[in-house]
Amino acid sequence: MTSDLSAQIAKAIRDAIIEGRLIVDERLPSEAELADQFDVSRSTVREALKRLAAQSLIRTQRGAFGGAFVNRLSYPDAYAQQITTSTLLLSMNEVSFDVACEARFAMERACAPFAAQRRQADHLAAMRAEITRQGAKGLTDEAFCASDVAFHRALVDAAGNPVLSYQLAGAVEAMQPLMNMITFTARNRARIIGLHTDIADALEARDAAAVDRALVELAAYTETLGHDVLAARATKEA
Amino acid sequence: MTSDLSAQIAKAIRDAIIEGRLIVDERLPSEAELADQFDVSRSTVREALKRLAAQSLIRTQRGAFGGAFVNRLSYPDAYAQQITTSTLLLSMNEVSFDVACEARFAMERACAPFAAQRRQADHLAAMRAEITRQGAKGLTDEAFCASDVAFHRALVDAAGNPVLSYQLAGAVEAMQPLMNMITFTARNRARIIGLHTDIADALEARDAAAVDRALVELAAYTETLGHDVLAARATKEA
DNA sequence: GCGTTATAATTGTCAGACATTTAAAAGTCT
DNA sequence: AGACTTTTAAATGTCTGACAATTATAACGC
Repeated sequence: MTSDLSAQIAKAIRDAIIEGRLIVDERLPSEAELADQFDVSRSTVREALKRLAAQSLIRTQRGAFGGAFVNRLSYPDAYAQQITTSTLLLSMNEVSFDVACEARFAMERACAPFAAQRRQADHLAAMRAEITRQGAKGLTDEAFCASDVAFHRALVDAAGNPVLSYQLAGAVEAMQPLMNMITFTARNRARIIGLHTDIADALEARDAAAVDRALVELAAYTETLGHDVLAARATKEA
Repeated sequence: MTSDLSAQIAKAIRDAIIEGRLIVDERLPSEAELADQFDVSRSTVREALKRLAAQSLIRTQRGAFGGAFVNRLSYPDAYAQQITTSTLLLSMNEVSFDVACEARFAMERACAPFAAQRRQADHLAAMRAEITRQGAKGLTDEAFCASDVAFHRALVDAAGNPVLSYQLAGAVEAMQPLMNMITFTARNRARIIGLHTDIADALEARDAAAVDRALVELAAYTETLGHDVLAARATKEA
């Protein structure tokens, strides 16, 4: 139980923030004062503060009347952390393509009804733009994947729920390294672009059921592509 | 541009981990060696390492042949980070009850079909146990909420997709502070317990459609409860 | 009144020391 | 030879004290 002092101090401050005893933009005591309060050296306090900074819980300003301030966790900050965590989780834990795929499309389907209801012109425009890009000649597989992510991102954002967008950001972006393993032939791409077009059309028509159908098809097709890659790899090894 | 040295060094090592140049369980150079390599003091290196430790990217061991090792990001670690981030995001950004509620139930509904298909006896047992607890006399509102979270957690885990569980953990647990604002009368509780029972029954019967219906009702009911709290608060202030 | 210059507070960095932990190596006894 | 104990060395954890860099405020001069 006797963990490092810097970890203990970080936990104490973190708890204070989470429980609201320290509110947003409030200034923490200076490093010297904290060192006094916790009866440790300034280095130890600093290590604790760096831990909190790594979680975007505080920000620091130098100079007179500077110090450490409780940070308002912005959506972009939260997105970034979510993506890093999800990416590492998938890359380090031998998560199967199927499991990741299932999770991703399940959540995306959950967004679809809201997207059909609330989509704005700019969401549709973004999706159409990505569809066009996906059809460009000489596009690398990686660029195709990146555009795919952007397309789905627009779909999720169209749901108009920032909390959903935040949660989905991790799932969709974390899939990218797995998707990058796939080689997209011209035929593959045509099929995917077709389904993307179906989705965009259905959203434009505010037809939630049609969006769902297209997403289910896309999920199934993506899974077969993933299986083909794995199968090809297996025969190659054998 | 010129951020802190410790932040730069942390980023350099973090990138190496994400890009796979440092693999799981690989040992980093000692603090002294890193200090030499980056041409900074040991304190600066330590602050960088603490940043990475805060993100569970590395773990440290003391003693001879100890040091910093690239950490396999485990599901529990990822859960914990996800929950902290989600909780802070909700508490610091005036996310409306509606938006959070919508996101949570949308994702939970996404899990339901898989849960109906794959639920095991222990999932059902856990859910029944929580239902029983929720009916206990003298239960505080907080304890009721905690049990509610446990119930939904079991539902999500029943889907048998660890990635979904990980994503949902944040959404469900982060809602708890918001739910804690609600005062649950005996009548409220009876209604919720009834819906929970419907869900458990439907899962036992592997009836995905029935699960979905119950979840939709629960979502609607939860939203009205939230609105009542806000309305009561508004009239009190006026 | 306005621009300029101290000033003081605070974080960022460094150097060196010592404490603590820990696994491996060396030594000792049976 | 094998099991137990002691030593040793490498590493992190912590402390102290110093100085550099930064910056809002206060003091000053015009």
